[in-house]
Amino acid sequence: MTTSGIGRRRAQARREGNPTYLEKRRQMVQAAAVLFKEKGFEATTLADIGEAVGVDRASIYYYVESKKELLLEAVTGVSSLNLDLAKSLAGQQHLATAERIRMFILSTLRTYDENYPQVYVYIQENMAKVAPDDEPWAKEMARQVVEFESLIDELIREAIEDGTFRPGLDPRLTAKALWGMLNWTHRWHRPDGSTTVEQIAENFSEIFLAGVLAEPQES
Amino acid sequence: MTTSGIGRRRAQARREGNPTYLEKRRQMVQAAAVLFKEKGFEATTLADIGEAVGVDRASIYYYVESKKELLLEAVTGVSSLNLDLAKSLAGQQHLATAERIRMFILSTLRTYDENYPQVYVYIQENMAKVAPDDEPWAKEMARQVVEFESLIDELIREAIEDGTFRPGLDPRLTAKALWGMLNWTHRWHRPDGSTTVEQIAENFSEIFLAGVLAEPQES
DNA sequence: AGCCGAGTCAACTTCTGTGTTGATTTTGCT
DNA sequence: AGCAAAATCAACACAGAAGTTGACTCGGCT
Repeated sequence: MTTSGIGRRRAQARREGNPTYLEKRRQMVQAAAVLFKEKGFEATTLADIGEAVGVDRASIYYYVESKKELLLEAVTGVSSLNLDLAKSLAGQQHLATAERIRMFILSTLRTYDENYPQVYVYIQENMAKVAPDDEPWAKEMARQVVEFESLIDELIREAIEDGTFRPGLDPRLTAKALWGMLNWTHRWHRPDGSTTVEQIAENFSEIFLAGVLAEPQES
Repeated sequence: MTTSGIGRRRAQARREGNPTYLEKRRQMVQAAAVLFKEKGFEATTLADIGEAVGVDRASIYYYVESKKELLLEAVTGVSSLNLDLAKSLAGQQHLATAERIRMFILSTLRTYDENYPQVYVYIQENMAKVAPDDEPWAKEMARQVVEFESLIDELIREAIEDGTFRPGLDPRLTAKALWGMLNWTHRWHRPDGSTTVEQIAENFSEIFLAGVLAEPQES
């Protein structure tokens, strides 16, 4: 909304797209993401972010328009990552369902790991809370989440219908169970920790698949 | 810290313990809990709470000392609920492990349901984030969480060692998987919804137990 | 040396939310 | 009705954080 001053200069810098400018901007978004993950969005101040990246709080506005933009920038693309995953999975009709689930678990966790801490910020901050619903990007995100969840539901529903999974399972609850296992990792998993995503994926797949398959499978 | 004014009157009212006073106070804590659950602690203002309960923001201070007290009041006892559950379970050595797990899942979800939304506030707000660690209640809570988690770990470890569960499972990850399924309910479960906790518990038990037991069990 | 422009920052303004005060209203009791 | 205690609220003080401004620095270029 500003017609002069920092807003103008920011707009110009962004237009030019100077690499060092973009790099510094990226750094800020990254630092912000780390702090958002640690302290939460509301509790993180621009002063914190400035300090983390070693510039005055005011300089941040040369790179971004607002605190919210930092959050958006950090989580943008995150939900589409998930969605793309699910979509590509839905395409692999030739694979056995069990194999598809296994792949889904592994690649989801890989995505979480590789996009740390942004993904976890996304999970942690209920994005619906931050945005007043009506903003376009908020709608888009909500849409993606819905689409994503229905893809997973669908996958599980199919598995039950075609006899791969035991009958009697509630597809929705089964999806929630899996989703809970995966998303709860945001509370304890650190990429630099001693447990690798591959180990986690292996264990979770073991448990979940043995838990839902029609006939028992030995590891 | 205030030596006169509202603080004094609050202290006195609390000392007397008039039932209507306590009731109104309880209402405020409840309303606050609902809002904390919906919007998050930081994002909720005292004005919101006042409005929800139909009094001026300032009146709240006749009942509580601070916003934080509302949070504490809401979640106090929550972690000990969990802990008691786990402890009583640890005592039931005569029950088969599978049965104990099933009971654990059901009673945990019942606890969550009956203490809605407080429990979910507790889960959602990483309590460690809200408190600066050094406050005594924060320490106590942290201690309880640690104790609780180690009890569950222990239960699962035993089950693997005594052959009830499949070998090869990582006890820690198995516990996290279960914990994730249960705690993630905070994102989608509402006590007044169409799904009952009994249904959820039944499905989750099915999945988890079939997933970990040494020999397959048919429902 | 002097200029130019990208980037920085001290010093605001503005806003929002917490907590306080003392007067005022409401309630319950005689 | 009249009074005292209980409860409420308008108004204010204060703090902290977002966002803005315009002057300044500093490296590269002529």
